[in-house]
Amino acid sequence: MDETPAKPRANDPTIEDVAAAAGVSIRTVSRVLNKSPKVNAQTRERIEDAIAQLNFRPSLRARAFAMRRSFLIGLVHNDRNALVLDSIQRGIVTLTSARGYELIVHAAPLEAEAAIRDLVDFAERSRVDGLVILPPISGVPGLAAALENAQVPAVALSSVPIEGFAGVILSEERTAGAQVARHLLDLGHRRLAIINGPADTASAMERRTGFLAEAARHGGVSVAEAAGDYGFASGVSAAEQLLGAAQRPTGIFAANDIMAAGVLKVAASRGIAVPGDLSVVGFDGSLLTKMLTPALTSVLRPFAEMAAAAADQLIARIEGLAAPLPFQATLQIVAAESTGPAPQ
Amino acid sequence: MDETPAKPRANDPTIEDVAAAAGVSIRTVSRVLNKSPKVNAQTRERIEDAIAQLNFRPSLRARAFAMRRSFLIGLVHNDRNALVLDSIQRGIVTLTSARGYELIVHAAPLEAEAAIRDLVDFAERSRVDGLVILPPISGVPGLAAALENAQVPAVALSSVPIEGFAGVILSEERTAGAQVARHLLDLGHRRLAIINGPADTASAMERRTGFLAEAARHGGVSVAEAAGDYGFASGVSAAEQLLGAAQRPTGIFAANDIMAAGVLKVAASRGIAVPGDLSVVGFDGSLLTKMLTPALTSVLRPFAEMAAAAADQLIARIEGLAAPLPFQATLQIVAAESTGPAPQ
DNA sequence: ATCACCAATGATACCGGTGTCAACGGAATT
DNA sequence: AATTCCGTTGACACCGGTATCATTGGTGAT
Repeated sequence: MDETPAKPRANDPTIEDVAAAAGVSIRTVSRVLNKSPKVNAQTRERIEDAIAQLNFRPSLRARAFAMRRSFLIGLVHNDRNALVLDSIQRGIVTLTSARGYELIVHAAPLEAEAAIRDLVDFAERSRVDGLVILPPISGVPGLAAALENAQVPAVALSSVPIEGFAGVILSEERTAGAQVARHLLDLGHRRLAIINGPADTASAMERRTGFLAEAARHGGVSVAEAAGDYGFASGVSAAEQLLGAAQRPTGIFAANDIMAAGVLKVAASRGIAVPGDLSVVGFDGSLLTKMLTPALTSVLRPFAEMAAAAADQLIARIEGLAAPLPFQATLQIVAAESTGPAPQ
Repeated sequence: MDETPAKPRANDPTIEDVAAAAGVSIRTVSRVLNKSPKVNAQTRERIEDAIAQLNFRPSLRARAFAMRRSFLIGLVHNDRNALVLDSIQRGIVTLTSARGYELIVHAAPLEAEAAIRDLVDFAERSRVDGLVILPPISGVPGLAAALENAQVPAVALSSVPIEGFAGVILSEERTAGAQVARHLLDLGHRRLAIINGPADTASAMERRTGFLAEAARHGGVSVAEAAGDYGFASGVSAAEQLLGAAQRPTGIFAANDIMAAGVLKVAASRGIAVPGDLSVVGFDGSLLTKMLTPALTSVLRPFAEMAAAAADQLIARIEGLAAPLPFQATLQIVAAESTGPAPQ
């Protein structure tokens, strides 16, 4: 003995046991495991019987080692994704587990340089086969290049194409922003306001662009703007500012559900009825929407589907297969209780 | 060539390169990597230099293969954990990554038999070194035995000791339930109500026991009960039932924040002021509490710490080290805006 | 001086799969 | 009949670490 204590653990059957049981070589068993077509049907059947008999499962570790792949996919998120993390993970896992991959998660810092260092380190340390990266981290400038350099395949969720990322799952944020404006305009609102997301976040800016453009198409509409950072506190202070103004808006679009919750809170504290005096629209279609009072009108982002599409693209890339069709998520505004006709 | 296309990918330095550079054998390099004390200080230094020089990182795959361990820990959750998943994952990851493990996630079905099959399959397929299991799945009868049988070390988060689980991270749900009752009683409430969690969930029942016991200690207090399943809809219907009664309660304790949100919604729709006419207490201290209007008084469960403690225990078990001290989380009620003095 | 002993180190097997390439047998072609 | 070819299969190296055990040189005990 040198160091470290002994290891217990039962001995699982190996490919060799299966080969012996089926009377073939291990290489042929391996072919069956990998669904190679070059195996005689009867031989295959014999081997499959032996596998079932022995309850054999190929060692993922040995397989990973031999193939220089880990069969692990990394999901990079951050605390801004907390409310939708569950659905995203679900979306990815349904796909990855069907393809023989597992999902490993990693929370990354938001600051650009730290994020890049952290992600490269994570990828090298964990030896994932690829990464799915969520916004806003996906938008960090230089990240794509750094991962490319580290030879880590990555797919990003984003609203706009990202320089350097071959695989990006897009969503039509701009159109969605316009949809929100349309919704409020149709309800008769003429004094609108928007609480933006972080200025360096492309998707937030896309929403803004769409919203402002649609509002501008309509004469006699004013739009106030307030800054936000997707955090609840920033939603509250933006709402304080907007609702404290002399001519306060009757319709507010917050760039995410969390900030919209802040607006509801401020409205309540000031005795402003929602939707009687004020309509509020959020963004994300998170769990929050139906739990708030009133239930929040929001733009539903199909996170699970987007994440699944990202994983699909990623695995295709990893395995050198033809890439699936580029996925562009369609966003849909879902009207609930927080929006109504503009007050007289 | 047989099957599958060629693989590109740069060649990382291996332990052999390091050994050559430092003029030693690979075994000695391996000792340095594993922090074995039996290496001469100068030799160690030379090797460490070589490692830094070559920017060598040992292949996790090779290491995992050789040691018959994966250095992966599985987190088993389910959709009931959606709101707190982020903090739990964070808690685990901070600990696991410091110890050289990565976290892989898996959502399990809630139905008992399906959950057991699914978990055993997951553990064998992914070859994790151990599992951290969240409630309510951790309470599935027979799960501990099944995992034991499959030789998968597991640690569970739970409110009560679980038959068969050696490592359980406990939390004082009963005391917490009593704290909630105390809080409401101190505010002068005498007509109380509780919306329970699922009857088969031990922690929910513990909360109930503590709550009822504390209320009973006080003369002249009535407690109405309604069933819930931790879902938002069940919170709404339970609230409808409780608030529609002739003598409606002035203080409601919901067994989780989500159902409490349902109570707030029903109260609003009936014109019942919170906390003026009705006080509401939730449970979990999730993200939701501060986003609701009014902000929800809730019992804070330190999920991140509990999860970290679970991972700590698990790794100790995996590595055959002395188990860290059993962890019992203390729960703290955090008063916010949804509770106030009982109406006259 | 001899030997037992210990700290430090190295040679080599081993983990359980996949990749390469050669071999084999029967059918089709010449 | 000889040759080619293809479908099928197997022998063996290899992936990059760790485990076992032997070896070496120095030190203290006898």
